[in-house]
Amino acid sequence: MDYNFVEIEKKWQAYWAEHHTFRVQADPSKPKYYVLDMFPYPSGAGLHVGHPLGYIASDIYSRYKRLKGFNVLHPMGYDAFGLPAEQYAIQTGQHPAKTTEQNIARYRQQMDRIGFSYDWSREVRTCDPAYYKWTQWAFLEMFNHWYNPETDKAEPIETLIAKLREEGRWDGLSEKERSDLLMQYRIAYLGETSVNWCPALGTVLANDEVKEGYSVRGGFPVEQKKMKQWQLRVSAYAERLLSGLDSLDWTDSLKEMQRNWIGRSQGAEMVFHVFNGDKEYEMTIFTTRADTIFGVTFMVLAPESDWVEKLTTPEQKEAVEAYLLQAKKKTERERIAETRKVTGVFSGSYAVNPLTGEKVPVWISEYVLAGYGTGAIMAVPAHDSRDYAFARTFNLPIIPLIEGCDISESSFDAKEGTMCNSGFLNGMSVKEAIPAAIDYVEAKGIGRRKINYRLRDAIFSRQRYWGEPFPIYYKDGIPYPMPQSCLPLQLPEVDKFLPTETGEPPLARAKDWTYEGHPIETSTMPGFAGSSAYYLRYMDPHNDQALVSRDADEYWRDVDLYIGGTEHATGHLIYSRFWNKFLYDCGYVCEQEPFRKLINQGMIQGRSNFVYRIKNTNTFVSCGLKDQYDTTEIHVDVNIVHNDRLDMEAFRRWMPDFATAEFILEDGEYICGWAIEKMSKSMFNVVNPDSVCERYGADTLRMYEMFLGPLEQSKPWDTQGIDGVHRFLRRFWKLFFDRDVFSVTDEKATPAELKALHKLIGKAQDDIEHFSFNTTVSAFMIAVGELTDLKCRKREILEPLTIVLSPFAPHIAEELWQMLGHGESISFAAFPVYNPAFTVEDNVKYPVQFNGKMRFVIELPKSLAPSEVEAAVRADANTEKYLQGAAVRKVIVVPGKIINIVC
RNA sequence: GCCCGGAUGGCGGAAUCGGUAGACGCGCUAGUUUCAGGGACUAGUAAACGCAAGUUUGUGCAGGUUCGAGUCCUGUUCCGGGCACCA
Repeated sequence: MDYNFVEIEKKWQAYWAEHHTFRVQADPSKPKYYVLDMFPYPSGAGLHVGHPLGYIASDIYSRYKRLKGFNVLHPMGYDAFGLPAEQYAIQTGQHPAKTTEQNIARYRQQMDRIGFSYDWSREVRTCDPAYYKWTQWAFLEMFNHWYNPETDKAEPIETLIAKLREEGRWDGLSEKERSDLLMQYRIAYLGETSVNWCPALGTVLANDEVKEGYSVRGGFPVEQKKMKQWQLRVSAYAERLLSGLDSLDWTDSLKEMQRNWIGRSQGAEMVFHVFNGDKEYEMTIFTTRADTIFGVTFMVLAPESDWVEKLTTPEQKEAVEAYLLQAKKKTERERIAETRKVTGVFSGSYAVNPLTGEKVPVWISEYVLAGYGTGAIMAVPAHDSRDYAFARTFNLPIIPLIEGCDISESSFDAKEGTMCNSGFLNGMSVKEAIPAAIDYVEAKGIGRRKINYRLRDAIFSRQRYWGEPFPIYYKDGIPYPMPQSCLPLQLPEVDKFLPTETGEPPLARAKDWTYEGHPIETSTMPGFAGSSAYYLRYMDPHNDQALVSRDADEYWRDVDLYIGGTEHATGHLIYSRFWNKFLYDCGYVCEQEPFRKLINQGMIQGRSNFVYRIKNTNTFVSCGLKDQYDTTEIHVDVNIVHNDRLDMEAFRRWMPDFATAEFILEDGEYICGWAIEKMSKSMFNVVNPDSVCERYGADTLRMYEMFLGPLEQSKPWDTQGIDGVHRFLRRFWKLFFDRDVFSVTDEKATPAELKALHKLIGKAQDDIEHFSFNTTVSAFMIAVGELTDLKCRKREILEPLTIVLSPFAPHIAEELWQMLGHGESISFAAFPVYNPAFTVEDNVKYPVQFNGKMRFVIELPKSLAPSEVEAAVRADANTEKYLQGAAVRKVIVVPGKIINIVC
């Protein structure tokens, strides 16, 4: 009987669906385990073999945990709002809901074929009103809360009003003034800031959606623009987002990325008096190098800073305006490209160094950012490379502050050396001087310790159609939250998915987009809104009274294992943690951090194949002979190439141009060239999981993807090895058969058979716990090889073997499990208990060192008592050979398996 | 520029605590099979020398610690990733 994977897989996929095998309920009698995949955005292209890598790993772990007796929550859903569906809708006029629906159906079909153990009854879709009701709800909660720095948590806005009232800052204010005042505190707020504006997409974008001046989606140029937008006060959580990382079981590189993104920087704020003619102001700046204050020779303002207007003198007005204009016109891209170019203009005003009393000029330059610190800096050209470049360009003085530093070519940025030219700081090391300087300015009342973060608030509105509407309406220009009874506020129909003629977002086209006669917000929420709390929704997906019930939350608590790509390091994974911490502050969830352990699966790259066409002919020459001709390299569809050998008939059928192709062969075959490239349609190297399932079966696909290499590593999809894995499954299948007849005996297993089995159980258990799935597959291959050699067809061995294998190859395992006479699914069998007694080696290898030099290794029986070792060493043939007749005076057995021989 | 991570046969990759480097798979070589094959099976396969037993070299490069280093330390080169005027 052959291993008929097509039938087996169809049969068991149907069985699981019909019996709801993987449906899960909260069960306090069992320990819970929550395994989550980052849910996919269902794109039109469908899945390629790279996508399921993480899903397969999480599925193996889920199935393993079930065998270990855990109540496993393993859900899946779709991140269904987003730009591509909308772009497609604009092009074709098709409603994004429709294309999204189609894409989801295709994804589901592809996933089902791989045999995942998801509880599909818990599926969520972010574009489903029953789901986005809770996204909107969370937004309203954020609108109605503020961050209290004293308690260090979010609190209802009422506590703020009470506080303001107490301080006499509330009564007597107009409705508008009150709204504006509260806006400065709300967690979700409407605020004017410089934003990333993408004209091509017609929307603003968050920092993580922009890379090198281009939009991540679509690659369009992005510019800076001051706009009024909804924002989330993520920055309020900066410290907690940073310190929370310590408790997480994430990779160091991922934590490091988040730390960089949060960008904590410890320093001081200092007050400088600035003079524009006879007008005097106090200007606060931020610095991490308070010790260098004696070296300040000028000040610099960001072009967008409010100080620019106050400090521009009438004489300099024209020059400053010209500078601002040309700075404004630059796109973000140009700003980045010209990073090294120094530009700036003198404001005409002067500042006074609070320590030296010296007068220094105030300049304006692009290299100072409005959004960080106070948008103004003190410049110390001797010890900051950017200030140095600026001073050199505009001929400003440079005062060295560290003994013996060389500043003739560049600044001395290192925080080391002994201070000089610095008044009371002279003679101190830099490390002493920094706190000493801050202590001094604090004592003098001209500055204070301050921590700044790079992390900015998240821009939360998008001028697009396909997203969650804001439950906000405007009365007299003041934004008001809609009552909860209005949720979900459903996305309205529009005639076109484009902005209006007046440049308003698409929702402005909707008929009657009002609440009690007042206009409703026309922006929609960004992609990360729906993905920020989806892991909570899976716990209780059908609850229409709450995002998640207290009971469900207290049982499932948090995600124990989260698997997904590293591309979400500074986006989703920050927002989600923020969102969770906010809900935690409000008392809706019981864990501070949502994702306990996180694994980033590597990308699967494509392995492209090439054919070589002799120029101006339709003749193709095999790779090994191509250097003898003048050829053009052409990508060829990897699906008509097997082990780098071209299927020539399929090639002729592939494209009309090649129908008459001729070939120059090597040994009767056409060998293709190859290269590792990104998996993409244009390089014809996309491998679809369906075609692999068709050819080899889902179990082979699953095992092969794991066998390819460590989970976290990026690696190319290389079909060369897949035959080996398939061969292994067939060999495993054959273990159960004697000349085509299923024949498993109840005979007692021999020590050798038990050893092979338990070696596997121990290794597999250990490797799976460490997510080393590639070595687990190797262990399977070794075990099956050994059992084949032993001609073992015993139930005592084969039953546990099948259980251990079942997380990796569930279909074949189910089939054999049934043939072994079990009525129930193997999914909830008990993982066999590892007994190390069976695997003990008979002999131990001892490295032997003699007269101080290690020379050789001898093998002694494990059963040897320590007192017997000496005699055994003396008697060993190797010992005799190396001692060459010298007398052994003493043998010392060192713990840790070292034997010393003294002659 | 700054911060992470990595470098092991022809290839993907093993090596849990510093203890026989190269597991497992691919590929390749030879052979077996009433063998159409992209089938099944057996043996070999780090390199150099050798008929062989064997000997020597060997984990990017240069040093160091150790009886012993792919593994630890110092320096260096290359590759991958992240951040990038963040004061």
